[in-house]
Amino acid sequence: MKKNEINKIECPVGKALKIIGGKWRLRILNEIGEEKRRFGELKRLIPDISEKMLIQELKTLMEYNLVSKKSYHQIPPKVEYSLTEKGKKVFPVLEQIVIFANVID
Amino acid sequence: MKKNEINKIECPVGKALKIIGGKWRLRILNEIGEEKRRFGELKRLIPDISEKMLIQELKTLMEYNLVSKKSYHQIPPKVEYSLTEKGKKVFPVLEQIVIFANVID
DNA sequence: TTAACTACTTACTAAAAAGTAAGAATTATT
DNA sequence: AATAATTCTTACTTTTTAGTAAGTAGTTAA
Repeated sequence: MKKNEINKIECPVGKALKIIGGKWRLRILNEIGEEKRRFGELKRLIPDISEKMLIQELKTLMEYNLVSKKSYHQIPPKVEYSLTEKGKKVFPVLEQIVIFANVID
Repeated sequence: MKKNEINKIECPVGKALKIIGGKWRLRILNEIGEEKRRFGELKRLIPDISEKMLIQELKTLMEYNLVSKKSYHQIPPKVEYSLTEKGKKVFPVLEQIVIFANVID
């Protein structure tokens, strides 16, 4: 079996979940949305996340190139997170998830 | 704060993830799709899941009323799992996840 | 009488994910 | 000289999730 066939073993759902699965990633992507969000702002928007998880997940999302970061070299520091073009591709997923959430009860 | 406002605290994304989040649920729902699936069939379709997890997650999905089960009282036993009407409401989510999976790399 | 079939169950262990709490960095302000 | 501001980091613990491996049930076929 060739290396570039290995990707095809796994179903697309499994593949996507490796990237946007887990407790926090979709929520973070959702809160960033079309905006530029500061770290502290995201913390407020997702009150139940710990700082550790927020920064850890942001880091991972940046590795996947779904999120980008701009640091202003000020004291106290200021950073802005936003979605990359690739990151914006989750919008339709989020849209459907929100619809699903409203349809269940 | 009134009790029926409590639901509104959490964002819809978080709410949906409680139901369809985790490593296996969307994959199971995806493999059932429009079909009637036997336990052993699902096991084959999702080769990396353990029997324990498969049955545990099926049980949970049934509690959420996304999946229903029909047992034929035969020996050896035969059961069929299928999506309820409510369960079929995840299709648009799955659809977008599959699109997302194909767009990333 | 033994094995095979299918859908589970259970006890136990291991791994992954998440939480907590403290602290570092750096400059302005009091 | 102490405090506040903001974005992180680190060590440690707890909780949650998942995996393993063995076993159960009840017929049928070898």
